Parts: sequence; C-alpha cells; structure tokens
Amino acid sequence: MFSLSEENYLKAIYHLEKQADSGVSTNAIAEQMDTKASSVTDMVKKLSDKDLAIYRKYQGVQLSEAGKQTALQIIRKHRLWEVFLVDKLNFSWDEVHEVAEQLEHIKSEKLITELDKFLDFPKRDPHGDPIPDAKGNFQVANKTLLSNLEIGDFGKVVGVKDSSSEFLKYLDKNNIALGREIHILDKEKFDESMLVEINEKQLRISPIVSSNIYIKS
Amino acid sequence: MFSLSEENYLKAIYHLEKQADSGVSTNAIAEQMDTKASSVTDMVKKLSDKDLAIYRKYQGVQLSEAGKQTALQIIRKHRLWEVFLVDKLNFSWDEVHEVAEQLEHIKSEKLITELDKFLDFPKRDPHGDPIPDAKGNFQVANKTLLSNLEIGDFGKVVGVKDSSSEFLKYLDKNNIALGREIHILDKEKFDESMLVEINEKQLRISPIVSSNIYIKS
DNA sequence: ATTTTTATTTAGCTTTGCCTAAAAATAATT
DNA sequence: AATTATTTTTAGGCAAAGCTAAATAAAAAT
Repeated sequence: MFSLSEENYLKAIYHLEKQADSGVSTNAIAEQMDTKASSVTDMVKKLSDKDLAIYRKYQGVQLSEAGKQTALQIIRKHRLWEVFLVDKLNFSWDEVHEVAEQLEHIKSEKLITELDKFLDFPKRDPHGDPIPDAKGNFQVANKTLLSNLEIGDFGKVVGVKDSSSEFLKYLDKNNIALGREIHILDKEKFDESMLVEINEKQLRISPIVSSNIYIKS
Repeated sequence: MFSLSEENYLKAIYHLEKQADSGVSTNAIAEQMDTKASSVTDMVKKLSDKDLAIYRKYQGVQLSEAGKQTALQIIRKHRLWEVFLVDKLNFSWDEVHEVAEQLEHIKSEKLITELDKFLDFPKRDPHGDPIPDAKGNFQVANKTLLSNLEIGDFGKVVGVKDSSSEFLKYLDKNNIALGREIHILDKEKFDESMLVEINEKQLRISPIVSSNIYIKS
C-alpha cells in the first residue's frame, strides 16, 4: 500500500499536528525525522498527490482524513507491538521503541487483529499512551503534567511525555512506574523543583522531570 | 547491516544451493526471485564485493561461510515467526509464509532470542522444516518422500516439500497433517498414483502429491 | 568444427528517496 | 517601508535496485 518512507512521514506529521495547530512546517518535519527540509518538500508533494495530506507551498502541511487514518493505524500497530514486547518477551519499556519502529510496518490485517486479541485488547501501551482501535478511535485520558500539581496534591502516574530511553531509565532507577501513587510534599518557588513521596520514599524532582510525567489526580 | 534486498538474495541462493550442487546460475536465482537475470548479476557482484558470496562470471554463485550464516539466521527468524503465527495467533499453515517473509527482516538480537524462548525453543516450523539455532545449526531429519514408499509400508508425515498455499489447503481438505500415520495400500504402476490409508480413511494420491510429502518410516 | 541456441553480462535508463547549493518567498528588524 | 534574516522551494545529482535491449560467452546441435 504505502512505502516505508511514506508511512514514517505520515506518523511524524500526525504527531507534530497535535502540538502546532496550524499547518506543520517542512522544517519541523525535517527535524523530527532527522532529514533535510528539501527532502521533506519532495515527500510532502507526493503525499499531497496521493490525497494523504493537504499542502500549499510555504504554508505547511496537514493530514487529510485518509492520511490521519493511515497514521493512526501505524500508531496502533506500533503500540500493540510494544505491549507484546513488554508483556510477552520481557522487554523493558525503554527497549521497545526501536523494535516497534520496525514492526509497525508489517502489512497484515490478520496479524494485527490476532495480536490485539492475543494481548487481550490492551487500551494503553507501556508508556501509558492510548492504542487506537481498528477504526482509529482511542481514549483521551484526562491527565495533567506532574509539574502542574501543588503542595499537598495526590495523583497517580499514568504516562510519560518523553519516552526516551534515558528518561525511562531514570524513572526505573527511582522506582517511578505507571500506576504509582504520588504525593506532592513541597514545591520550591525559585527553581520549580518538587519534593514528592512515591513508594513510601521521598524524592526530589527537577522541573524537567516533573514536566514529563503525566498524572491523573 | 544488510539491505532487505541483499537478505532476500542470500536466502534464495541458500535454498537453490541445496539442490544444485555446482554454482547457482543467475537465471535460477532470477526465476526463484521473480526478477530479471541482469538484476541478479548486479546484486551478485555486490554480494561478492562484500564477501558474502563467491562469484565468477558465467560460472554461477556460491555463498561464502559468512553468506551462509547470514542466510541461516534469516531462515531461523522466518521459521520462528511461522511458529509464533500458528501457535499463538491462530494462523493456519498456509497463511504464514507471506507474513513471515516480512517479519524475518526485523533486526533485533533480543527479539529473536526472546521469541525463541517464548515459543519454548521449537525445533521445527509448521511445515516440518528445521529451525536453525543461533549458531546456524539444525537437525537434519532422515526423511524420505512418500513417493519412495512401497505397498505395505507404513510411515509418519513429517514435512512438506511444496509449501504453497494451494498444496497446503489440499492437504487440509484431505486431513493430511504433520504427525499423521500413513499406510500404503496400493501403488499403480502406470501412473504412479497411490492408494493410502490415513486417518482411518482411504485416499488416492497423485504422484505430484506423493512427491511433495516427507515421510519418516 | 561450425553454426545455432541459450545463458549471461554490459550499457544505459527509470524510480524512490535522499542530498547540496542556489533561488525565491516569508518573517523579522531596523 | 526597506533591509536583513530565516524558511522553504527548486534545480541538479547520487545511490540502490530494478528494467530493456544489445553484446558476448558457453552449451548444444548439426
């Protein structure tokens, strides 16, 4: 159906569209995909020709409905494979991304339907991100960043914004995992650092950390 | 490490080498891979430059030790994924090939190690073909073709030579599966057809069929 | 031993997806 | 409003992997 490269572009544009609400710039895509803006221009024209995106010169790109659906199906596959790797093959949450990036491009309707069933229809991936269903629908969680909580607040860790290996390893080391209860004991005005209680231990957390952890409170 | 195309060539050459014991011809490879001989010549030079194959103009190709090992690892992955699809995802043996062709190219040492463990270290794929281990070693079964058996002989179905979807569906329809006991009741001299008993039923089998079923007797 | 047929290689062209450098458009400053 | 800076696009190329058509080598047939 679509080439590997096209699929990767669709995914990247989808993720960028969530943040910037106007058209996504070629530069932004280039940075995200670690390629050059001129290459992006080329590909974006191709996607536009195939009606997967809407593109007007110098005005950035948006996904069409078809493009969005395609992106969502790739994301669905990515996240289901991540669940498989963690739940069945003993991968840790910081190891799954690279492999899932490859697995997400495997083309087989039956494969993904059966995988979903085998995994018992998971709703979220190992990082707390929602898994779209076959129609592209997914649960939007009412979550907030840990950095938004105030002294005395309680909450539960439900996701991470940054899912880089480095950040995830930091969380592992400090025993911060999805589902953990967290209690804000103190918040420093001048550097925005927080003192929290998690797992019956106290921990001081920098604002970079607290602004990359999602909480349901 | 190697491109998708390179991996597919290595696999094809490996399989052809088993039959023809001299160098494999570019034409044979072209036919196997559904491509043109000129394309094969190009690629075979590339493989030779990378020391994955030994190639002399007009003399055909052979895999080097490194090429053979690489091919075996791809075959290992292919067959492990086939087991996964059948054992865990409810695929039938005629549906697995196409998907495994894609999955075999996923690059991750840990993935395949853990998959092997998850499947409990299977020794054979759903068609009875042996699965090489991480070092490229595999069991060579002492099997023979059903067509070699004589009247009165007994045996057990242990594999198929042709694993095309059409053939496998024919076998399903006639209840011929791996592990079944088979008894040769009659063998027709003039057309080589056989009358066999399998599953307590009698069945007449054409030579095309009997020469594509492996038996351990 | 030629000649004919078949197999293989070479040469040159195509597409995909990327790149660099130059040109053009837009945005930001003064 | 004009100039400068930044972003985006265009133009021209490159590598991988394929193709067709022509040339060459090897094998088969006379």
